[in-house]
Amino acid sequence: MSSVSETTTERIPAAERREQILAAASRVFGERGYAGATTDQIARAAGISQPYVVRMFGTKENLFLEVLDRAQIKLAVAFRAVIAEFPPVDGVPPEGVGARLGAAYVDLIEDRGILLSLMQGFISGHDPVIGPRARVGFLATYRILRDEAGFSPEYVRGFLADGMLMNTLLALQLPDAIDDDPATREILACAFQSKLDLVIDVTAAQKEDA
Amino acid sequence: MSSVSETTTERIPAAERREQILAAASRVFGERGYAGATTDQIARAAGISQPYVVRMFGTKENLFLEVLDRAQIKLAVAFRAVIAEFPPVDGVPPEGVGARLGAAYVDLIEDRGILLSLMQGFISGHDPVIGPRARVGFLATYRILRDEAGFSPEYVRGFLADGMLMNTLLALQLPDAIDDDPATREILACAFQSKLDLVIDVTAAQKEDA
DNA sequence: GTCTATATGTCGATAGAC
DNA sequence: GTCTATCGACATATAGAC
Repeated sequence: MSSVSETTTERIPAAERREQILAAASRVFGERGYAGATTDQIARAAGISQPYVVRMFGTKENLFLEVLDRAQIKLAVAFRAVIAEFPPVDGVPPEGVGARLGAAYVDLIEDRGILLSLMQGFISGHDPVIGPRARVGFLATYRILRDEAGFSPEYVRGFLADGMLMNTLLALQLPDAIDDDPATREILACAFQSKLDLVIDVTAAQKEDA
Repeated sequence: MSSVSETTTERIPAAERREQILAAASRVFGERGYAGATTDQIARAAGISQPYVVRMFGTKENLFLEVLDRAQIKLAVAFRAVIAEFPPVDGVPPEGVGARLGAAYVDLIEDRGILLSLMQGFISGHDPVIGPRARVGFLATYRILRDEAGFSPEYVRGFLADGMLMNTLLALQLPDAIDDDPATREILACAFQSKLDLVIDVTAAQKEDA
């Protein structure tokens, strides 16, 4: 709170501005996709001018790559926090770790920006620069579950499959349409179980500020 | 083979041209996404001029909606063909139907256009016109598995989860990168099992004509 | 049924002032 | 550290000829 009211734009450190832009970009890229998002939309969401976004990150592609990196890093950090708390014993994960990792994942993808940035990566396999990064990130997640948590390939496969279904249900915004069709509640309850109420609330909240 | 060589563009019936455009659009939308694809790229892929694509479908959005519809319809047709062959007995699906439905799904999403059009729909939940269509298509699939095939909600959930993982692995083009990292083969073998060789071949073939 | 030409708008990126 | 102004490159859609 330095001055009572600014008539001109506030000057803040570059590092902090960077974070604001990345946060805004995560949301905008998530909603509109890489190609569909414009640097101007991101700039507005961050409260600055469009050329400044470009100036900071060089190109739109660079900005997206940083957003994708951040999302992948947050995922790795969240999983490792759970694993550190419940490390494998003689190479075998203790009972209940899978459920805790699943819960951590749901908490993470409630941030729609993270969820959709990750999914944008998945569908960009063909892209010569985004594709390789997305593959590396996915494999890193696999390795964490397999080598650090100690799960078998079969268990990891099931875990990832569940995650991908949850991704899809949230990306589709099905929790928003839960009253349109009884089947919606049925599949959501089955996929999210005790987290059902949470995802309904969060999805509704996200709809409001959109 | 009506004439030896055309100097001008061939005139073919509108209905047939429509199909050509839809097939081309499926591929292009799949690779570049809805926003990233241009009507000109689609036109070139179909061997006609850009304005003719627009003339036929009115807008790019309409064209995408038809592509998405077609993909969803092909999925429903494929599943119903399997169910007709092995209908539920006393409301319970016979042994092995799940595996056959899974195989039918893999066969379907080997068409990368179909796979990625469906996935483009999933990540377009926020879009006021594409979103609702994508949700309806997803729920239609759920209902076919639940009501027509006779599976329990829990089984359908697992089936859909497996499908979403396969979607992701194929969209990421991981079969292409199978030699880059031992973990890649491990997760692919686990997810696709006996279909592994097939998806490796198909992905490689698709890479060539891209 | 299909094309060429083009209007109209938008976007990413650069230049340069403050 | 941040803006305004603007260029040049597309992209969608329309008009109208053949």
